[in-house]
Amino acid sequence: MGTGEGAGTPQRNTRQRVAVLDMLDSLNQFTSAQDIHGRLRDNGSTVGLTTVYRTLQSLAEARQVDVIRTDDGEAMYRRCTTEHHHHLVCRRCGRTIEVDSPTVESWAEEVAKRHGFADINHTIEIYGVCPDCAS
Amino acid sequence: MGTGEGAGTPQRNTRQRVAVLDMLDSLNQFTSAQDIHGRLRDNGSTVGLTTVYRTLQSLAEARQVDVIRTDDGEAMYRRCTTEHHHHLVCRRCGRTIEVDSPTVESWAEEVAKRHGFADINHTIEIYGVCPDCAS
DNA sequence: TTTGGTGCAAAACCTTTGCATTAGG
DNA sequence: CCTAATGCAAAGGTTTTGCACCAAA
Repeated sequence: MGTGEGAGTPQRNTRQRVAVLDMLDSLNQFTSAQDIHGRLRDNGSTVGLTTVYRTLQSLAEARQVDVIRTDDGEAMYRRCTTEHHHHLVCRRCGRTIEVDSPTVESWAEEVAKRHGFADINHTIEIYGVCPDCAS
Repeated sequence: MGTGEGAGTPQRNTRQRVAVLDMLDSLNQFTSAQDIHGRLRDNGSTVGLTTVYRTLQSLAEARQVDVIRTDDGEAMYRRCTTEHHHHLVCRRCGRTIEVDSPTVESWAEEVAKRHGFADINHTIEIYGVCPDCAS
């Protein structure tokens, strides 16, 4: 640890960075870089696709957004709380609920330790169809 | 259901299909299509990259291989048992151990149901550094 | 001013598709 | 034979990189 996250990355408050962050906040669900780029364009605040990618990347490194991959390999980003958690994602509309459970956390650690694995880390995603989409 | 999987897909026993399956069996860890293609070439049993992709795809549909995505979006395939399970993967060497726990299974279902989600499905991957790589 | 940020165009990737050819059953 | 499977080349998609320009601090 102590790799210098936080102080190690001076961020300039550019119009583009703010726009991407605002968009992430207003969306509150997993969204692709391309989609964010398109929405920004529609909103009139044009940001280069390259910049969207670079911004999301730096946010991911700073742990300010979560990243998951769709089945076809597209990266999806979503603003999140900094603490550790997992997701319950609607397969239809993309609505996302953050979930967590101490039980599962300790299970993961226990399994890894039992097999002698170190430096553990895990991802859990639950997919389903949310009430709104089911009706 | 009755979407016709199983009887719906006549498979011919081609040299290429057998080669890919054998390679998957001998590897027993998550491997990319490109990697499999390269290894086959080294082994002298040349199989077109396209064919490797198509074979892996059909195997995935038939649930005979598991598929996960690396952080950079590459698909990784691995032969697996047909029953439901999850993975403990070594971040360094790719060694994989199948794990599962009724506790976690029911936790996932319970969480989803509590939020009214239907048609549930989940993925869990635990990453770490295995004993061999740690030393 | 100084240096990181931006954005275009082009490259790099993995993956899929079109189509003529081959070979399994 | 008949039709699925193969493989090349080309296209498709997302993501990255090179480089000149711009604008925060």
